[in-house]
Amino acid sequence: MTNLEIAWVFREIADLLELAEDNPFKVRAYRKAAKAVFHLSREVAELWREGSLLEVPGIGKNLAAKVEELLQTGQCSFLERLKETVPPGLRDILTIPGIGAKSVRTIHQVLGITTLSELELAAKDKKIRHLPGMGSKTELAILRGIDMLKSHQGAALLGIALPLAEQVVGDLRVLPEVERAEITGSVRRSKEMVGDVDILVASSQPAVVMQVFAKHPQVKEVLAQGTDRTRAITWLGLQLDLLVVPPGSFGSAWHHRTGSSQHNRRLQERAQGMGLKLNERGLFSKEDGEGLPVGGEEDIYQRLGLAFVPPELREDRGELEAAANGELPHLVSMADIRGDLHMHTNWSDGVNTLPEMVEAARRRGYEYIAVTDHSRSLSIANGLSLERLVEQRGVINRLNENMEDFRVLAGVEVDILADGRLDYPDEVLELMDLVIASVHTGFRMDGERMTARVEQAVKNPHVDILAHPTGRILGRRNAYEIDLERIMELAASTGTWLEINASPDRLDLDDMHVRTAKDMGIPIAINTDAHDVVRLAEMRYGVLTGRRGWLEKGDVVNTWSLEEVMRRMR
DNA sequence: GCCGTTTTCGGCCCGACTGTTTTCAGTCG
Repeated sequence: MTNLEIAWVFREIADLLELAEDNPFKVRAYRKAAKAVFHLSREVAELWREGSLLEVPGIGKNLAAKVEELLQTGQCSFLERLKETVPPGLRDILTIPGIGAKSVRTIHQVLGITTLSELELAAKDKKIRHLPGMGSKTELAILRGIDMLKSHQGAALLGIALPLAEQVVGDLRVLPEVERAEITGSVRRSKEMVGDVDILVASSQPAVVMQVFAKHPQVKEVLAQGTDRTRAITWLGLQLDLLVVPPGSFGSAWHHRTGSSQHNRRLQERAQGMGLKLNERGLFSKEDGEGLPVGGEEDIYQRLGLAFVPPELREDRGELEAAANGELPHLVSMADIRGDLHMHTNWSDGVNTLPEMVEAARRRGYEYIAVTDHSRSLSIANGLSLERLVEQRGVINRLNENMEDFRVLAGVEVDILADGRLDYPDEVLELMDLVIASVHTGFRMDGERMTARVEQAVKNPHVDILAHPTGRILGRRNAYEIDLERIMELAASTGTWLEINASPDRLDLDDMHVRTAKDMGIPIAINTDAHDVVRLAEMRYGVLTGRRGWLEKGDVVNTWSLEEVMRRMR
């Protein structure tokens, strides 16, 4: 059982305890432990074998016993018992923004509602507004929230799906019967959220491959099985599809299943125009039905007179025209990244110390980072007072004195207050090496006010980067209302950079907005916003989103040398 | 439920915003 799965069990327990109105500090203890396990850089199973579980902060005797039970049996009897007293469907209701445990309890106790669909009916029947403490706005928030949840029902974050796919593919590759195993589908195209995980294997012995696949530790249950394919569900509830093809047809099958369907359709049309037929099994002459040899995906594009289209671009957004005209972008890659300009330390709400973050960044091969802790008004995140900001700056200066091949920029993530002012005065911002501005409060402002608010921040000459420009949290919170076109026009004229926040639950800007920004000539900083050393690795998701937005190396601020970053800063 | 001690209990992050109220409770970050 992985750290992720253990963390999920703890989170589920926390939610159910909260719904049962148990001791709030107990609830917090479970949440804290879930977070600790999630952010752990080592496998919990390994710590358990060593007998050092209790050394993890937040895990005591009780939770250590639950971890042990989970590792040994795959189950937690405490959770199972809890589910009998608290309807698990209430957890779904808890995910609606603006609806907390108290409201869920009222809804459950008064109306007997236990599922999202029952709640939706009640809200449409205007039954919610008559509950104590609720009104028509709550009812509307519920309907909106349910709409949002429905729109990505059963979908998983790329940050969950990609590591899972990589693990399964890696485990299949070691089998002697497997010639090749690859990720396909939307995961390979690096979509921010995916409905399922598709895996393709080249083998002449599908039965053996399918048998091993069905017993994979990530697989909870096999849903369906054919002669060459298996559909399974993972412990995290993700659908996992395996297809086994003969080695000779791997290339065309890989291409076909990578999609997208619109991209494939456009390719098929192009093939038809050339007297050819393209399908899952390969490329054929329409006249005599004779197959043309397809070794790899490259052959398909080449036969159709196109440059190879990277998977991230296969969305029918003009990539075929670009491929025909030799105008495909040379996409940015992880190897181009030289630094990370947004991260937190335990000076504010980060987990690790400043030297630990520096050391981790150096191990990643970076040449520079910016340390950007929260500003003073964000008290819950332990935002830095003016005194502590100055103090931290001194610590960073001393760190830099002892390093020759690495530079720490003294930055700050300054809050954009509700009225558009920044959380520190200009004379303070002026002293910083790098200033990131972002919104953390007052999300439910109308579009006009929010746009004006952010515009005011972008206009401030000390602000270098606008971070997570829409504030969305995938699957949990929609973007706030903001006119991004207007923000981008302003950013283009002021020379303010925009961020791709690489955290897999943000990916903000998204691929489409990134492309717009690129077309407007706005440099993009791909930042992790890491709160611990492990999450510095999330850079890859930001880079993948950048690739989906057609970004090239030169478009990305943190592929530049430190000298260039400093030179082009406002 | 964890943690740390003034060691076996008592404390555990807090302020702003929203919608419901008519002075405040619930939610969120």
